[in-house]
Amino acid sequence: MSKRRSTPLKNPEIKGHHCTTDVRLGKLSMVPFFRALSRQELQKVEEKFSANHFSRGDVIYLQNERATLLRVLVHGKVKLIRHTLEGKDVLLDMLNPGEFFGSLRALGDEVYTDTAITQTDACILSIGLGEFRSILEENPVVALAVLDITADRLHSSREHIRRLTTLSVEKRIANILITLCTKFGEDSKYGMLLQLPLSRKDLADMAGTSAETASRIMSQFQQDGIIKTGRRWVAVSNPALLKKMAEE
Amino acid sequence: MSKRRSTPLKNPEIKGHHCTTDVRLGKLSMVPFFRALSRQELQKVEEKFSANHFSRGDVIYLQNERATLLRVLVHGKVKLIRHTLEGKDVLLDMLNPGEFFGSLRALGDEVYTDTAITQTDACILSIGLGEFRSILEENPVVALAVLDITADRLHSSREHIRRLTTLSVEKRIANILITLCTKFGEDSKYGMLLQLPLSRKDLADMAGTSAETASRIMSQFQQDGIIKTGRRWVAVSNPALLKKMAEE
DNA sequence: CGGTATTTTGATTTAGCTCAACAGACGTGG
DNA sequence: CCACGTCTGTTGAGCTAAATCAAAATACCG
Repeated sequence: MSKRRSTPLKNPEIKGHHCTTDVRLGKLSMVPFFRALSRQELQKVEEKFSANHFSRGDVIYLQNERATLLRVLVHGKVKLIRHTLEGKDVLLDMLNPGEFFGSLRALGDEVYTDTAITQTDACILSIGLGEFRSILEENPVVALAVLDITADRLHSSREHIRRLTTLSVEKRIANILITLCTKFGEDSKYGMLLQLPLSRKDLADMAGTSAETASRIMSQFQQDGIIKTGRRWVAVSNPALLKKMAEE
Repeated sequence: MSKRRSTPLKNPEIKGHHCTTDVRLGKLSMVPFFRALSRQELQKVEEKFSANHFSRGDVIYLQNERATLLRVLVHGKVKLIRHTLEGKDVLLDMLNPGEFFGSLRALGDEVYTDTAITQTDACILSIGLGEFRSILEENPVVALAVLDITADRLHSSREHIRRLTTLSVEKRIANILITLCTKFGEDSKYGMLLQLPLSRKDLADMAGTSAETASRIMSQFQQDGIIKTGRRWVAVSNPALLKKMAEE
């Protein structure tokens, strides 16, 4: 019935793009918690970061690996997951450019508590934990900004716990779509398109359900005219209806 | 069979105790993130806090109330919960003396994202959010300590999410008991006694299950000789076996 | 065009919820 | 100190949401 076509997402490839180091470093000024820094201060900070390019699906670091770096996403999307022994992954967060991840502690005996994998090709800046800590010590405003972000993440995480323990899978998925929409939504002919490759498995790992159940619910949502979806992409065509589905 | 007796917990009442303001403020020096301050600095900080006493079961603040204060628990136990419309509460954290709670943001338009209720009688210090923020700005070391605590809480919260989505209720409860044991455990004739009044409902709200299911599992654990438990108290008599139960 | 990864759909099973009734523990007031 | 009322915990029975198992269908990739 529907015309066969490729994903409507922006091409996640940035081959050849390979932003120059200068460009990548320049991006630091866009990072929320460095906004408060003067041009001079920013300059000094920039020198301490180094830049790397990753292809889609690359593992940036692994859970339980010794934690040495703090990273800042400059381009692309990254997902944070936590594994279990039986291969039942849990997807903890999806990151946009400007967000930091990795570790914050600089004690030296820390390990990463999750695994970071690129969801698209990506450019990432990194800095040693000790150096980052020095920056925070010397710039209380930056430290407070990082604290605010961390506190926000804690609240989101706790809200997620609340939903996991009190809502049906259907409502959980509706809520997740709404959250993703505010973070990754972009106007398109299909409605608010989530600018992010998203498989049923990813969605299931976020909602704490099986890929099959996620698929069934997404099919239902599509039938109800709430969303348009294809292979690894989703668009919300009727946000109002979705909001109603998510209600408790 | 078993002799009828009262809870083996320390008397949670502190009537008459009502620690003097001096005593309560003195406790600030015990708070992890103020450790780094000099006596002088601590003096200035102390003046900005005010002390209050609460009885068991008192609500310290309510979810969605305008957030104005940051609190530090000095004496007693406090639980943080998040409500749902249908009265199905979620228990997010249990606090020991020395821990902070409330809000961190000082934007003025913030509300509390959870409800704080005393689990025993309690002494609590509080400080205006703006004032606390000033302290953090002036003492980067304190700010970093608060950041570390917040980051730790985020990690615990995410680990909890992992368990909720991958483990059976039985294993979740076993894990929760282990965690509570390291935080509230105290040697006693019953084994490691959790120094904290804890009902089946509390446990259920932590594990994301029903009070009935929590009860069934606790009964089983007791039969297996893993724990001793009574009305609103629990002791772990066989930690090794409990650890085995919690394994994934 | 063939191969692989992803998604869909159906059938069966089950962990845990809900409802319901009871029993034991606490504490309070006489 | 005892009797009573109220919380808290226990136990049983049936029900349901969602997991699991199993194929088939579809989309994308080179």
